Amino acid sequence: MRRWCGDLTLNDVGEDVRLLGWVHRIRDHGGLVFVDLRDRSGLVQLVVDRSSLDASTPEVGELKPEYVVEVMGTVRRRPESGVNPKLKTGWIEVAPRSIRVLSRSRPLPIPVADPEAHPDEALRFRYRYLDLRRPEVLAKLVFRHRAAKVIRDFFDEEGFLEVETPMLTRSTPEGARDFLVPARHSPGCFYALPQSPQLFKQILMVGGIEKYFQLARCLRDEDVRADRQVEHTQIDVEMSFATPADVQDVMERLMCRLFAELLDVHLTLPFPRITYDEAMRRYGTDKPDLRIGLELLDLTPACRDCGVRFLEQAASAPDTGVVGLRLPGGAGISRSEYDRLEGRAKELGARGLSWVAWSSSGIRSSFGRHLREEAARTLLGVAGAQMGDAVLLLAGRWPVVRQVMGQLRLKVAALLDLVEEGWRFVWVTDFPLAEFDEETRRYEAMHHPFTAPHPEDRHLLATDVGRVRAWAYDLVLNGVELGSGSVRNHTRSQQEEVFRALGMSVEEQERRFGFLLEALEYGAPPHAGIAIGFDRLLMLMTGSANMREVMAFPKTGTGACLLTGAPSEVEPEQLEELGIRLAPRAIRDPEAGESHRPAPET
RNA sequence: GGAGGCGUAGUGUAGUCGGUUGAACAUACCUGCCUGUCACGCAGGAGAUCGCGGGUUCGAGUCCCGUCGCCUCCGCCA
Repeated sequence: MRRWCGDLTLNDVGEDVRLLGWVHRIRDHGGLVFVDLRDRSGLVQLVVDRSSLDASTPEVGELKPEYVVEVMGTVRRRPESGVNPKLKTGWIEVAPRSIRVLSRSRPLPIPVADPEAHPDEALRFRYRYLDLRRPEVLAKLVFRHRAAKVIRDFFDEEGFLEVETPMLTRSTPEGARDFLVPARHSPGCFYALPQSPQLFKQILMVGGIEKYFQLARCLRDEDVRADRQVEHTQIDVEMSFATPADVQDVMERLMCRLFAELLDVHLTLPFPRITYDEAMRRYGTDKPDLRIGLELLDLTPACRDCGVRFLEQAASAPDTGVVGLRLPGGAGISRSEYDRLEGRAKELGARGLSWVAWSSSGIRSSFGRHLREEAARTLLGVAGAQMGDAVLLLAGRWPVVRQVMGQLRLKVAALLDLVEEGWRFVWVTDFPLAEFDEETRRYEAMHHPFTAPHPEDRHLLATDVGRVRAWAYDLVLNGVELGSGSVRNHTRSQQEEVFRALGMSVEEQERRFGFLLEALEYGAPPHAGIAIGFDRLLMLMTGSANMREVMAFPKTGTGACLLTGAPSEVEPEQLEELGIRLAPRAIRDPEAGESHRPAPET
């Protein structure tokens, strides 16, 4: 019977055990050799007395790191002086009777046994199987598994059905770019990989499933970020006859359960709610980080007669203003730090960044003499600043200055160490249904076009879609958008109304979503749902700086898999079969570099 | 599509206002020694076309141009 290395304890002393695992580290003292043996459960120390090892077993000196071995031996108590309290199994050791090598290993391209090592991420991708052996990497996959188990148990207990939806589906050109898959039986036609199972889960509601969930793979051909991958997993949920409060209640209890079981953290329910408008006004973002106490200030009235021309101008024009942010202890911020903040502000679309600081040596500011002393005092007073504080100011068009200051709020909070510990969930509600896209010069759905309008605003759909609130809600944790959901249009007429308000012609509606509109004519129940980014949630729960850390096989910023070399060119015969000919610009120059393909064996 | 950072033995880094350095250090690797180590220790050894291509120069890891890869950010992400 095989035993796990990491599970052996003093209770096993005297037991004869069979261990299977990898050679983690070897400490060869000549006559006595210590070998740390590792399996999924952890480490145990083998002690080999060269003089007493069975003659039929290979010389222990043959062992190298990452060899796979079978060990038969006896568990024994370590001598008092040999106890290692840093190790879970530090009170015992195994005296092998035999060690059999099951598999050898070449010298390692990246270290496995060094917890301090931080090999280049490209190498970690390429040798992911070695990277996965590192206990800290494995621990995140174990965490992920346990989270998935809690989620499935929870939804099962709540009466939900897990239903799988297709990976080969229909392209819906708005929203994210689709990954396309050529269809052999229909030359010139393509499937799309799902950006989300949105339409299928609504169809499931029409199909009478009533309560659906899925750990759904979603694929979007967009550029990656630290918290975004081309492939990700969503906790996808849809409920018939449900109000937003019903959906929120279920998700709150799920979060509660996950945090309790995995982190022993006990969340307070219900989570606070904030409207989109209020979030934008107070935090300059639709995903406020409530761990930060600072809020944006409207300094427009205080700037009307301050002596600084551009502030006065911004304060008097109709759609511009001055937004401020008090920085507790900000008087100590260096000029170069302000320059960095201003650089960030400009990158985000602001014209510049101003500041007023009040220290024991007086008031100084980025305005020099232009800002009258009295006006400076007024500004500091309105902002509620104390001596030692500073105030940031941004002047310009309203939505822009709020959003930029919202980003600066995050920057300075990190800089001044003003981010409190904890898990601050918040529901953001009453999003606009549509927003004006400057590029296409028309309104587009902010969430997706199946979202129902807020019942109080439905009458505005035809006349003023920009003012219609969506019946939608986002779940935000510590400033990260975990997911969003909404009540859906469940009648054909209401869905058509929304499509029309978004400028979609009847022909287009019919062509792209005819099957949905038709389904809504056959007794579609009212329904609402939500989708939570599973990887993002795990990233936060495990304190990972990057989503790749919680995925077994993540992709690079260009969507490449460095392990397998995907994407790759294909055989001409494959293209021929699909009726596809490459455009000249798509034909790779063999000289141009084989960059992300694994190099041949040397 | 744009901005920035990084790329030097297997790995992680130093060297980067051009030259007296023979490209250094740690670790891993190889050889030897060692019976209580646990990031074992000690002694010795081998290992680098300084990402790739071009250019400037008497001379380039170092400067310039291009290119590839990874990371972060902007755009993008219904």
